[in-house]
Amino acid sequence: METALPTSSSESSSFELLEPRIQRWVWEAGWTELRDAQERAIPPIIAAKSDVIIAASTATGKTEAAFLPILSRLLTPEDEGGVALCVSPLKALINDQWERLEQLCETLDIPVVPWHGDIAASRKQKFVKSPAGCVLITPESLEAMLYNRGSSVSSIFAQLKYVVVDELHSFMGSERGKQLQSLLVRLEVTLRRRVPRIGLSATLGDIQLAADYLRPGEGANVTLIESTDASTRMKILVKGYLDLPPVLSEAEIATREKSGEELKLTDTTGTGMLAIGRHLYENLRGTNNLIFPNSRQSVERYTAVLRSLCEADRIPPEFWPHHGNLSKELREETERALKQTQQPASAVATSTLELGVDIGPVVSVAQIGPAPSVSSLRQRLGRSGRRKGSSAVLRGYVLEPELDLRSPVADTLREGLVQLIAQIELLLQKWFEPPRAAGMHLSTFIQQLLSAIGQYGGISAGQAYALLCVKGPFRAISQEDFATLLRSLGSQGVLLQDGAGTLLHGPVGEAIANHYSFYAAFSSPEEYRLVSRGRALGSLPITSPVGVGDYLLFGGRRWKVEMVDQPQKVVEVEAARGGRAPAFGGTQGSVHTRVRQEMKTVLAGDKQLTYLDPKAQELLMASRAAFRSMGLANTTRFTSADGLKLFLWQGDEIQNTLALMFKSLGIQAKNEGLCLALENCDSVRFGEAVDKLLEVEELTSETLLAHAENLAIEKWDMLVPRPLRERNYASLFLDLPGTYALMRTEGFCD
DNA sequence: GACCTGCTGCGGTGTG
Repeated sequence: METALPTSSSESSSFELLEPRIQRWVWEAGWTELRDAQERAIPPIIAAKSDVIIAASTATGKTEAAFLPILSRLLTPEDEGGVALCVSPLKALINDQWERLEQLCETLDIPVVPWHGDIAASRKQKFVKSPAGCVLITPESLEAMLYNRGSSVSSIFAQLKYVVVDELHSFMGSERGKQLQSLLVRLEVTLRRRVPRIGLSATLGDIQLAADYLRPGEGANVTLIESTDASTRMKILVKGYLDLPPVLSEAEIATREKSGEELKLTDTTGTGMLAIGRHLYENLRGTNNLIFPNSRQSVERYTAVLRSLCEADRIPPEFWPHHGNLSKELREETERALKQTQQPASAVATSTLELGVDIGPVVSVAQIGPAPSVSSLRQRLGRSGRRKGSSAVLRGYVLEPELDLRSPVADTLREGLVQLIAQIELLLQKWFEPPRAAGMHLSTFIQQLLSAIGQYGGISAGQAYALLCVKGPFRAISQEDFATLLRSLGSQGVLLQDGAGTLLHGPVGEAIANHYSFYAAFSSPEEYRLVSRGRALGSLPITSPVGVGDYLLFGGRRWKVEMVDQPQKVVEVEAARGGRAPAFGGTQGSVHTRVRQEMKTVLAGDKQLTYLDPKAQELLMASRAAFRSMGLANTTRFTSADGLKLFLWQGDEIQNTLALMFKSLGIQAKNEGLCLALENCDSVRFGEAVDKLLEVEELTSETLLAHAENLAIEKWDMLVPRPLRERNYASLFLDLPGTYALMRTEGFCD
């Protein structure tokens, strides 16, 4: 006989798996049920037999989905005194996470320890003396731990039960991500056992890619828990503007500035940009919003425009800047303004506000110009409409150049507008770019080799290869490559080999590894500190020169440079009235093939896009007409005054590769994004070139890049010997197989 | 004309 009576109001079997004290916590927190992701994550995590990925959007209780079962295990008698290590990409996230976990753990007698550069050494020492509970750490601090405490790591983590990777997606595809994979392997090798890995992530386009990242080579065995978003409704508006010049002419501005006049912002700012500023001001003021122009310089410009509109209306500033060169204090000022509820506040920000730092609810998101990628647009839009019943609101703004007879084709085809439309269309189709997983990251390999030598006090070449390239993530490095690298690093003084064949730091390696900057896998540019009356405002890249008397826009305010201390790299400023936003530099991002294909679809089609305003509509109509008159629906080639333009609608990796291939045949080729520009070339020569390229088909990255300079991109690339440096570069920016496949497709030469 | 992240150990001096 079966009884139908439930024994508790909870019908959850997962709930029953939790340790009684955790169950009590759930009750006392007033939860009436477990969320979907929590329900599904508890059994495999409690079992601790496999790795697990939990992919769900923000605010769906991912942290609890992982930590309720983890803490349950740490409370059971056989695992008492156990340790869980949680790796997180940001110090700010560790601090947030620590507060949440403390609430959970304070009654359970499980310590929670934040571990990053701002945490006092005494607190770290305390954990090392009696290791137990949860440690929240950055990859850099974990690196420092392995390097400096090599001999005691196995005892510190003797009771390690779980490794959690928070914001897994933010690590994938980067040198920092490669470093983390290597650290996790080095930890397991030190402990001589496997530790279950739990990955937490925002929803992923291809969750299997994340599984392969979390446990390389064994991704198929990872338990995948994907909680699909309850589809939020979206409201979208895209507005088009012409990029018209400022009220004052350039010459006028120059002469007036020379005479020392402080010019009004509205006189020196383009009138198209001012119109966007005014629309933002009129529609966003009074509520909380996020505005994303695409560069730090534009953040400063738009903040200045929006604040001057506030000033003109005599209302307190409602618009606050946020980017990576602002001091911690100024950024926190913006975060506080967003979080408090007395005054409305909107942030003008770069991708610093894309990740999960807590900023409270936001009504809408404004994107100025095309986003860097669909995935970042998605991340940004996910920041609005979180409240129940509300929609996510996206306002897109596009500033298009005025056309004349000499306008480049990219302007005629309205590249910016069409790219933003393509991104929105793909967003609606729920597609976004996967992370690029093919990078060799030899720079990070050098760091890991030096770190492993420090950790063990020396290591044999065979052990190093097994650790980093067989068990570890540097599997693209063959034994032959490895030998080449070792020889080269030896000849540069980075490595030494003693009589017994043990690898040790050479003098150069010693200097690299014994500086605190060693622990980060990525490099950072040299910068000036920007100071006003002893207060840190932020930093300026050394490539953005300033002189005494210059006016600056920075941190949403206007400044005059009073003093530049070259040796100390300090710039002193005083509040002023005029100002220009400094350039911060940087390199161009790369566009995915799927986005370019969608751009072609948008141009070739005649679909009415209801989210365009009349001006954007008009700009799109004109660009479609230009597309047709150029015959681009049927051909990839267009002959212009300055040569042949190839419209292939491919991503930048393929277009960069093709440009290099044509160059190898003496044709001046340049990837212009929307098209590939071939100088000194006509259709006949183009056809011959493609035939020739297909005939040879032996072009390697080494030959293509043989004469290229500037192949050192990542931190230690300058130590990578030449033939490998070319392959390393190609793994990040080129696609040879993809390019050959494209050239072989039928009609490529038509 | 892109964006972002992070960082130890030790020796010196001062204080209770």
